[in-house]
Amino acid sequence: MSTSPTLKKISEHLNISISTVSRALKDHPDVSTETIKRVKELAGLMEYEPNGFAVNLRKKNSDNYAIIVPEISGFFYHSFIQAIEEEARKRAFGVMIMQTMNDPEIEKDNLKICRYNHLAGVFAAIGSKTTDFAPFQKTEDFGIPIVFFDKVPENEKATSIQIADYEAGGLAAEKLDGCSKQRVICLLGNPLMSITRLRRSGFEDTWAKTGREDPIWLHAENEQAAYNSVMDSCSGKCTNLAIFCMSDEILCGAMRALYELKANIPDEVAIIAMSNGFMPRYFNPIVSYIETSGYYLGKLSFAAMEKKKEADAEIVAQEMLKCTYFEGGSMK
Amino acid sequence: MSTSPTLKKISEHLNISISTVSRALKDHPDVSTETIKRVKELAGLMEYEPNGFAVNLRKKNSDNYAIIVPEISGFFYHSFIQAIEEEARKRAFGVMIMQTMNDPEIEKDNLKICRYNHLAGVFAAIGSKTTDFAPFQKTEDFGIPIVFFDKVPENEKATSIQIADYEAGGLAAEKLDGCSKQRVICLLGNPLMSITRLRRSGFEDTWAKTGREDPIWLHAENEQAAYNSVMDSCSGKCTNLAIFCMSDEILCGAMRALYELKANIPDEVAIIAMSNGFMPRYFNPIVSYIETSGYYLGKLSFAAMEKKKEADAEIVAQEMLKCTYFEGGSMK
DNA sequence: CCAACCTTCGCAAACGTTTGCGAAAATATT
DNA sequence: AATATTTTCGCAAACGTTTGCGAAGGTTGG
Repeated sequence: MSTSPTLKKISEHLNISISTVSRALKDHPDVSTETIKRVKELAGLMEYEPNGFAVNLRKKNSDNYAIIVPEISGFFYHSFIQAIEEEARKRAFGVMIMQTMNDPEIEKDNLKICRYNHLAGVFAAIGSKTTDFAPFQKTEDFGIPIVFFDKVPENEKATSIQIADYEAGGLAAEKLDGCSKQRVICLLGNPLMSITRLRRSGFEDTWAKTGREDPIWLHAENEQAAYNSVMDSCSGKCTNLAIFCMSDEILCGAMRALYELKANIPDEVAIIAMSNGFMPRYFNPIVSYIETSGYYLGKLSFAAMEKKKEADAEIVAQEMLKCTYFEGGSMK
Repeated sequence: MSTSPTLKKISEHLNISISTVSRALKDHPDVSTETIKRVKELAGLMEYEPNGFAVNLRKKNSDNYAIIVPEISGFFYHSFIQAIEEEARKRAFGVMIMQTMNDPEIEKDNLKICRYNHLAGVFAAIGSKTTDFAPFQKTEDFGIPIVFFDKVPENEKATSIQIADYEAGGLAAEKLDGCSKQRVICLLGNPLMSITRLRRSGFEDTWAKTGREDPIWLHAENEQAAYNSVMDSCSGKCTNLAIFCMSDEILCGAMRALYELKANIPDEVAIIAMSNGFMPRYFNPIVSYIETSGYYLGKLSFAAMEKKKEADAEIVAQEMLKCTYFEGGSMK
């Protein structure tokens, strides 16, 4: 059933060859305008649509990109996905989303699916437990360009687009120094990830210039851990305190704790985050944040992908995306 | 470059035919265990991976599903996507995500991409402006099964999985009646959507039994509109009031307004929402909600999809997903 | 009028896989 | 030892498309 029209069927109806039909549909100069008209007419009537499998098999690549992220439900990736999806749609490309749950095995499987489908390219944010980059390398060797974003491999020559994490950390330090609170807590993510280390060292270097006492460094793997951290370290004295949360996830955990502790924001507790700006608006007061736009990161990544594809030479671009500060009502 | 190994290359190395290689790799009984061993060994060595295009062209269908939603950044769809993605991964299927931005044209284009790639099936939540279902019908005629979820077409015979909206509306009315506030505002979405009408009529029918005065009905297309609605209708008297928000989006707008109005929740203003439970936790106090689990909806939808695929007869299943109430701290 | 050209089209191979069918070789049955 | 059966494999077609090449037929120029 569902015997969809093919070039062959059109050609039989018109008593011409398959090749002519194929060419007519793409306005090839070798076929007469008269024939083109007839072919297109019938094709329209029959609602002909090309078979992607056959086209791709012939051309050896498909019109779909993949985005591989640790978790789709993370706070950051929507806007990134949205940006890619927008650009892809303009070019009639599809987008496959895959999540790895930070499991290197799943990551590997997903890359295999990418190869199986000869995707046009892969945008990848690596998982926190990924140490072996062979599957990525294999995929690139296979002919599928990869653009790493956000969570990018270190010490690897690869095209990567990321937030200017070091500078963003410095910006956070600057803003925290400018606020009136004495005690400062920095709540970071997994210390093994480059994103964490960069933000931290950016913060440290700027903070050092203030000559002030070192902040308290805490690490939290996820939202719940952030919640626990804040509950532990703030339960006694929830005053004269400033907290820096390096991600939305951590911010959310921290805010839940602060709500529960009935902290007085911003009079007694100041809070600043790094975020794409979605969550901060839903806290009261709105949390001030350093914007890390996933959307813009997506646009940049897409551009890098296209550049990489057209220059089939192995270009390795590493771009950094500057951040800006948004003043909510949580800093004083 | 990237001349990946094929059945042909393996066959040449081993001086056997392509067909034998193909069969050996799938343990076909027609080929001797000895040959199987040799083939598999070499295939492993050469890191052979089948070419999806060729396989699919032959089998006339691919191993990828599509999910089409109005907006990926909506509050509800993550968990749905996650559920589908999980199930798909177990079967080594890929998932394509597409958003329509509520634009019927984009919806149409996306369905075309689905056909082009002969996807294994489509999960679709229709846009609010969609009136013509021909593109969907065309896709199903093409041989691609469609399971509608959440936002499903009315008066259409189609497989659809949705929240038991009518009952959920009734549950909201029940809870609101049980709280102490006098004035009641119901903040709904687009009145043209079935989801809105069902939730409303469920609410109305239950509310009628209480004999209480009718609530105030307001409609908001998006978060900002919800914010405006609440600002308008509550700015004067923010007391003795209960608000029902039929979605996360609306809840978020309403809460921003209530924060700004410094409403006293739950003492003076009670609030209840319908949500998958993600956002309510980030408000203070935690908002009580009727759970509409996208995750579970996804699992159900996937099951429906598989059932539909194996029974190639045209089965039309319409399932309803019951909702439960979660007590936060916003009702009193 | 013959050569040179252009226009218009078809043949056939190729992309990589799957599979029905038949053939050869090996084994079993009488 | 001849026949019947099984095991093991290859041939070839098919999926639908694209494209190099060549072949008609028509037109132009000398």
